[in-house]
Amino acid sequence: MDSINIKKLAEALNLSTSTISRAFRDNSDINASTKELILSKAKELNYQPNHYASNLREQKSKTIAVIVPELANNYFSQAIHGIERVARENGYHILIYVTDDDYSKEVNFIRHLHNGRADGIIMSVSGEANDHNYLNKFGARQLPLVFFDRIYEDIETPRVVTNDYNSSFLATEHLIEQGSKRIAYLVVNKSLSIGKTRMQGYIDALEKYKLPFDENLIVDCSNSYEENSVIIKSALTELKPDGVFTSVERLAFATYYACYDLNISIPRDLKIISFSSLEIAPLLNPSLTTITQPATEIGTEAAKMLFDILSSDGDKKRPKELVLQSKIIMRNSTSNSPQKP
Amino acid sequence: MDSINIKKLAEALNLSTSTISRAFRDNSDINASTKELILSKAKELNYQPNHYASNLREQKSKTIAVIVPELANNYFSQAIHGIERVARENGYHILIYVTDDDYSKEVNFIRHLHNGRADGIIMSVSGEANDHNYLNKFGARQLPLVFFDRIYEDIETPRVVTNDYNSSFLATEHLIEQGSKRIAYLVVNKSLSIGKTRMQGYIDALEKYKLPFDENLIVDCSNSYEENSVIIKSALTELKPDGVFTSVERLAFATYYACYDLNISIPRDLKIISFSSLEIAPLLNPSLTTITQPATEIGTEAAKMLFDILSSDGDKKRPKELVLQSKIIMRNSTSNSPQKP
DNA sequence: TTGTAAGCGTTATCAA
DNA sequence: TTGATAACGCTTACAA
Repeated sequence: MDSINIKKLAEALNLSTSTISRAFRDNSDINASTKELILSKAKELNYQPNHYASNLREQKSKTIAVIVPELANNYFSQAIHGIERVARENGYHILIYVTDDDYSKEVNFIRHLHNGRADGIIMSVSGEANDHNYLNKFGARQLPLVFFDRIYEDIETPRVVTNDYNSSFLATEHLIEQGSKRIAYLVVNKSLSIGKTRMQGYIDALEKYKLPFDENLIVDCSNSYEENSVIIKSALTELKPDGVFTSVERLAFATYYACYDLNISIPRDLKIISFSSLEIAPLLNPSLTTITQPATEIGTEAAKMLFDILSSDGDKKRPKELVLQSKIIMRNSTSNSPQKP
Repeated sequence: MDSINIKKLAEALNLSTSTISRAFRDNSDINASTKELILSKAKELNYQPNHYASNLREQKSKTIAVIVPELANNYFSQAIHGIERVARENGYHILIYVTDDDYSKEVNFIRHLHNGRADGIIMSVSGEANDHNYLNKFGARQLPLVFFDRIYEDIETPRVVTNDYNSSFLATEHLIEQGSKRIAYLVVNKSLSIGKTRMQGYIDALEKYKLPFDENLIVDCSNSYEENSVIIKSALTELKPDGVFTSVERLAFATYYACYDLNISIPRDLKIISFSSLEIAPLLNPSLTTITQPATEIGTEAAKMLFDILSSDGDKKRPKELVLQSKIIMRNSTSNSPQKP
């Protein structure tokens, strides 16, 4: 291997390796002109301090890991974008891991990350009703962890969430005000905290308006597009809801497709509202009423929270919770007098 | 730091560090029962070989870097998803870098990555008419690089692209066949190879049908949503095109919004076709005719190509080019007799 | 202000 | 089959 390293650079300049090293660090004492000389020569030879050697020596990686259930979801790509920006501003890099909503992958990622590869983790969990106590089992090597959006409630760690209960309540209320009486709630994972919280808002809103709660109207969907198509179509034909509230955007899309196929008119026969960060919700046919989460901001705040912990030397590691507000944006999919755009 | 390392594990088991190390590597000779003993104790103590120490020793990082212009684009999130899967199958991790179409960030990322942090790079370039010779300037430390989709033609490196010229030609032809006579071409970066290739298909199709080429109908857009809104509205009102071909999906969305505002009816007054990997193109109002690139597959293939290079020990580093086929999917935005869904 | 040298946690070589 | 040891490239006391 004929690549450049600190020794060769030192030889080329007739200096010691420590002096070279100092030129690349901000704190150390070094003659300004020597530093300049070194940096220019370094640039010429394309020298960069080896990341792994530095990290081994310093015992930190300047890297954070981001674990998300999926990538093909506007919410997560926006959140990652926010995280990436904050990370870069702090001189950190980000590793991305996608669990595809598979719990075992999540466990593996987390376990693996405890080998020093990352200084901290930002995660939206993949859930299922599994044992997530594994997160507590890393003893002294415990990595700072920040949850965002999808969390495990029994794990005490800082988190950034949105006011899901309230949003769900308002969303359901909105459907009721628009005249819906049989409102189906479509969810991917009932047992996941986010599913439960959102569902409770739905249930309480029904109660407020004295609408009967029908267990069957809670439709548990899957992660497969094809399966969902079948599930939703049969729900629409058999249960005959006049309103649908979906907990993730892809279920709203699936419902649109199902309605197209079944010749159900939105919003006349069926009103739809969904959690979604889709920027082109106004362009759908009909435009989709959404509960829009501040996705980028959630990412930004989660990253800031992690950097807070990292810079406090593990001192005040008290769990913090930040709750951001989602917005309901009413559009034609829940309107009684839809406007042409 | 009281964290576990190979030495402590060795002490705990009354073995040498070399034996421990061997238990974690596949090649070395080691007694099966010793190995088992070590691995179980390791699990108990949550020991994992330190990634940075291994990498320093082995001179490789088992990490690849992915550089993309943006994340809030279905094409790139799908491509990354493909890359991530292949990487994981190969035991590699991925670092994500977003340039926001900023050339200087791209240069910085690449320069930085030459510190051993990654074993290879997969990149879709951010372009602009800049000097990209910097990519050749890393001498012995040159990292394997694979381009996908947006490339620099003058850099000789393996690449995965789609048949953009042909797709553009067919897209333009399709608009013409549907009756468009004044077709605007909306592009973000004329000078980028992908912009040029796609534009040439447009120009040649016009020629085939003896339609006049009007320079003004090439509309150079920006990366700002607000700016584009202004640019597109003035283009629509002043140039009065009856067809629009957009080179990236967000320009199609911007055109939809502009048409809504200006009361231009799609497809009656204006037909639209766009490059896009949007899975819900059929749900738009009207459903959007797209040239759909096999995004996930492009990512998968780019990753495979990189791993080919990595496993061949830099031997046969001859530039390869893989061309995948996009599909034109006709929908209502270019139809003369739009169907209700 | 600069140089010397030890050590970060691992793995490969060699010897036992 | 296992153990001792040097080396990977860097940073930081400490010495000069």
